[in-house]
Amino acid sequence: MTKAYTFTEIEKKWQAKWEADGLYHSDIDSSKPKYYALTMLPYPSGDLHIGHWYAMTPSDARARYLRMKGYNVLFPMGFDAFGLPAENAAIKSGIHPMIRTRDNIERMRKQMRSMGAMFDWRREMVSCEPEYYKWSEWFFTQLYKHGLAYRKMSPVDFCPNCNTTLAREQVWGDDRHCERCGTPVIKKDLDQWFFKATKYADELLSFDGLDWPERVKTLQTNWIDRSEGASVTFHTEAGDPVEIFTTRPDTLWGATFMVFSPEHPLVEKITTPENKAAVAEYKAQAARQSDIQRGAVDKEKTGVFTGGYAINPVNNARIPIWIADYVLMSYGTGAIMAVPAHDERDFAFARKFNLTIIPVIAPPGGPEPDGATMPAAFIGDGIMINSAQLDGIPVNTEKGRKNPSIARVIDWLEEQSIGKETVNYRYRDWLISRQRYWGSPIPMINCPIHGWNPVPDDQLPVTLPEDVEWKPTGESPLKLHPTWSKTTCPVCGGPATRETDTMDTFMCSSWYHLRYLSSHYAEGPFDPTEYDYWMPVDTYTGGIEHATMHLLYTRFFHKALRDIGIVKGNEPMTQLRNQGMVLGEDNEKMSKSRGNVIAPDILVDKYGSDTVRAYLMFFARWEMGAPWDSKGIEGSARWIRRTWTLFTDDNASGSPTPETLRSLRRKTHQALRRVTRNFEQFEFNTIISSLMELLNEMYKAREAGAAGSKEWIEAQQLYLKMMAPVAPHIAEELWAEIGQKYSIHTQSWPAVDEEAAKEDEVSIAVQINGKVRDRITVAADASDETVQAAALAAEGVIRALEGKSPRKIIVIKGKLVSIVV
RNA sequence: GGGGCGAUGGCGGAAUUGGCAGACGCAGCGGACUUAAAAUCCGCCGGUAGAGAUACUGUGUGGGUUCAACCCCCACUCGCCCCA
Repeated sequence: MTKAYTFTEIEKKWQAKWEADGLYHSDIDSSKPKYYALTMLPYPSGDLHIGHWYAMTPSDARARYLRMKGYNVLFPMGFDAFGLPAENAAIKSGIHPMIRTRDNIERMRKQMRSMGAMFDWRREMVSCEPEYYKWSEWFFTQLYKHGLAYRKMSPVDFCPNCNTTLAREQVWGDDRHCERCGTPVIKKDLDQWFFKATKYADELLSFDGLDWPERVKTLQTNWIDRSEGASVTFHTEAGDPVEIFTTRPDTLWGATFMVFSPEHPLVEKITTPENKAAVAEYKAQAARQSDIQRGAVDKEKTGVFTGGYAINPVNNARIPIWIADYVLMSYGTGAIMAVPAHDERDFAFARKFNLTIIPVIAPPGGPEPDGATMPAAFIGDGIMINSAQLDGIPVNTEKGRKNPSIARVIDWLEEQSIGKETVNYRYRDWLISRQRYWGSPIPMINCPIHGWNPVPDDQLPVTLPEDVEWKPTGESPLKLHPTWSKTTCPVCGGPATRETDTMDTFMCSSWYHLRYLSSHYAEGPFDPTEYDYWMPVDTYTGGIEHATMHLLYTRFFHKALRDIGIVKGNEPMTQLRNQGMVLGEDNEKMSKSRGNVIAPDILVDKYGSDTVRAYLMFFARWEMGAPWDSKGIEGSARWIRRTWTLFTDDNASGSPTPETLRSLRRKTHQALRRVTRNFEQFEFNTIISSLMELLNEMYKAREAGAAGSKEWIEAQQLYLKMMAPVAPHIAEELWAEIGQKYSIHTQSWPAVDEEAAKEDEVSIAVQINGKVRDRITVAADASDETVQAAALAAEGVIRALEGKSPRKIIVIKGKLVSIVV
């Protein structure tokens, strides 16, 4: 009789035993090769989402596989616990975010335990706990001491109604309104802390030695956006220098006007009295738009004349200065030279406002374009014209010095001391300051005499005060706290004030992989012995949405720490893989408002964790994701149940033929070969397919009387070992059921017996002119001559040849014979 | 506009990367068991024609390379993502 498959009981039993035995503890063991498998940590929203399961359980299965392979595997888990949602909830409820966050974490820990993952919970880190953020603060002071953190005035989004700055993600909609009150936000200049990420721009463009998806590398490369060109100094009529960056210095003679960003510091000075009102109005309107909206090429061009003029340094031409929102203060220098004849946006602007257009490149052999009549900017190969002594130099579409005209002009600019060769990046320094409570305090002290100084190491961490008041306006409780910011200057001991801004939460996630190494270590952020053994992260898994944020921040951070001397190696994570997304059954992104959310807890109750894990690995290509199918999971449930039945049902006995046993063994080792490869290559869906196939074969073999044979016993053992990483609980239960010693999870991964996996005979298709006309069965090791002879003797081939003689015969071993007539 | 990724049955997806397209599963259809249903088991399941063996056709579209193309090359259409 079949025993009932009581999955809830079985899963709880093994989870408790594994926990009690410390089965998944990872400790340094120099006798084994190490493997640091890391999956992105969740934000403690209080409820584990199916997306978390989708990200974590295949990563867990692979970590388990690697463990069986003989690696000493570290697979930790923690919580990225600072951030806006908790603070906003606190403002609404009045409950302190620490209380709520700890509750949420406790709940999510329980949910995660139901996954049966091999997380080593002793190594858990929680970013909002002082024992963690002490080191976030310490890192900040280290960066500051090494010149990699600095303070600068910078424009930020500001809500005039709530009277506070907003994080980028708090600004919603095309009209850029405040998330909470709906008021349109404005830009405001504030003193902010930055990390010098741009120092590493070039190094971050190199992915040498990294096994990362091309997609992520491309996203990061585009984000950094390196461009080669020249910086050139223009002057206003009043003599103020204005530096501009251009990728096309060879068009300098065609600069017929300048455009400043509305935020450019010289705008006030150059604006003539009669233009004051228009300029002020335009500035206010531009401040409300996002940089992306402002920069769009196809957008209708707007702008106003300031009344001021500049002198073009190459030909002393007097050119008007405009302001327009398509010039961004955050890119380059916030001012551009406009060459309407050879730049689309400048051309559109010049036509709209009737500005002079002077062509300085002519198409090869063709007529010189006429500035008054040309229909569009000319962008292409040609020769320089209207450029004084540089006329006639060939121009092509190459960038930087590869273009002869650009190379020549850069040399000339440097000779004349007008400009110099420059590389510009779109990548900006990392703005760390957040005017928020629920984040790691920035450990800096401002003294009226000694300015800014870091909090001394022995006074870290600067902890968040607990007695705070939640203002509905969202103003930082740190700023409003009566005493918290009052302190003494570390230099002179006189009265001083603390920085009341906190750090961007991406700071916490830039180094959490280091804290896992020794999450309660008190002498430093991590134990160097653990670092030397475990780092770098061998495989990092998570969503693609972090490509230009977290994944770039953490690379920068690692390089900064390397230069400070805290870590070794150039990169934190050697291999990266991204999973896709589980969509709702309606093929839309899951969300509460759409009502299409799939709750993993309910699935675990209904099917058990093993089935949920198996289905998540099976139902889509992992890197793609797919819509959820509540019928589809029945298939995985059936597979798990059929496995249970086969292993617990009274075994039928009989007298199997040698071929049945030979075939069972072959199928078993073929499955093992495939499953092994699939684990290596993150092909989780086909792991399950192969196991389903093998199970079907085992059912047939049992029918044919194979049960009880040594081939059968081997098949059972290998099947369970292959299943163990996917469905750890049932595999453990059945391992005991077939009389094997606890635990299946400490077994080593079996080796493929290639001899057993070999086919004796193969079926080969015979094609004539590309069409299959017959198939022949030959010995797997048959010579090409034998195969060819058999093919030509096949009935279907003789019929199709109709006596014609083959012109060419191609034999592909074990696959097919192709006959051409 | 630039860049990236993708398109295979009703659906999710296989195809050892140039060698028999559609493995495995879902859904569907037919059957067994059952008083009945569920569960379970067996069979069929890209399209067209045929009772059937079979034939032709078929991997978004059009072309190319090759004995052979889902796979490589060129052009295009659509979808998603990133940057403008």
